[in-house]
Amino acid sequence: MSTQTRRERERAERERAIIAAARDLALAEGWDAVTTRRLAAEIEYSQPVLYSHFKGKDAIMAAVAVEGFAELADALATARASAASPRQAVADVAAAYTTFAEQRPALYDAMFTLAVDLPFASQDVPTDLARGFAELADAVRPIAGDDDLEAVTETFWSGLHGLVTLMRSGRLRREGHGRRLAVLVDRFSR
Amino acid sequence: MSTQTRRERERAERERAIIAAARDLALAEGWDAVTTRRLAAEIEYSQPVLYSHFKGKDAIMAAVAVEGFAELADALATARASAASPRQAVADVAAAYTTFAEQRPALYDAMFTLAVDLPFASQDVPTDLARGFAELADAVRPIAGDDDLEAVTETFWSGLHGLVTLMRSGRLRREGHGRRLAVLVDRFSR
DNA sequence: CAGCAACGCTAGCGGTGCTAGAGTTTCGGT
DNA sequence: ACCGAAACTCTAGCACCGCTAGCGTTGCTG
Repeated sequence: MSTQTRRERERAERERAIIAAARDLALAEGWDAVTTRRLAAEIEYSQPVLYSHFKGKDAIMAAVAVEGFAELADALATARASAASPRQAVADVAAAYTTFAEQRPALYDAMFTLAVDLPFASQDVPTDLARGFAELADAVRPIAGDDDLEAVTETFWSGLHGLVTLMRSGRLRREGHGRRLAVLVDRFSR
Repeated sequence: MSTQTRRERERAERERAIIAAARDLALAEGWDAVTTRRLAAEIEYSQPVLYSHFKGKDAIMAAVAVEGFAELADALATARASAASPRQAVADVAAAYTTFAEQRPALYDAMFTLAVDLPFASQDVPTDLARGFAELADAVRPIAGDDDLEAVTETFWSGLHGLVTLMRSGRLRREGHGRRLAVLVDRFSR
């Protein structure tokens, strides 16, 4: 029993190492730099080992994204909790969202622009993803008015996502971000 | 002189054929299916010929995107021109934008999510891209109020872009699109 | 201690974007 | 009319990608 548990533990540690290596490499050099060969070298094992843990590279990216959902949900919860007023909560949550995307671009990509397949149909992803969405919805609720809360939240989220992705890809100049964010919050708050 | 002009003409036609083949292939099977080998086979030349016309695959995608900018600008102009009122113009332009993205996903990807490098620093792209943006700005102007028009337009554009990309990647259910679009337009119009 | 099962390795497959160098065709000057 | 040069397109190949078959070793179990 002890040897088996040890091997299971070692295996779990190695899986964590893979995810950590993928995350670090992506944050440092972008997802293009994350190849199975570099990942294998990083954890000091051969390539096929990766495939005994994950179905493929997409699954590894999905695992990294899962961590990101938890972090984003935490960031949004913190922002909402420390806001002085409901109106301020919307602005703070919005700012926290774009800041998260700006500071962890590779993580944001894995969560929302790449890795389309696996994570959304999985089991534990909806938990943290739904938590983040719920934070957004709670912030939006006071300003939803007569509109359907889910629709307003999704639309507000889309606005944030659009701001983030268009700025990150160079379509929007970075210097106007604050003003655009203020416009978005204001238009949804009035 | 005549032979030289003939060769130049043939060369121009071949360049158009490359762009058309890339566009058709991308629309039919997505950009992943667009490889330099398939492209070369499609135009019935060898691979290296592509590189005598374009710097690389990205440049080919950028050329396809350029065509897209013109089409999008036309679609927005048509929608705005046929609108009964300024308020209706915003809604119609927004609908035209998301419809364009929905019906030509590969084209939209080339324009706004892939091919980050080349097109925006180029010469003729800003023309059609600016034209599309101007259509958006003209539609938004009556509802800009005291806010800076450019900031409002960029933010409204971000909302549309976010709706489109999140829906296309499966993050937003397709059935709620109409309601979300109405929310966006309404929040910006009031 | 023998047999077996689990494990991680080397080697390789088919694919990618891209390029060097050879071979062919066409042009321009004598 | 011919021949050297320039322009052009091809074949072949490079380095890389994600992924996998099959072998060899290791360590557990009866």
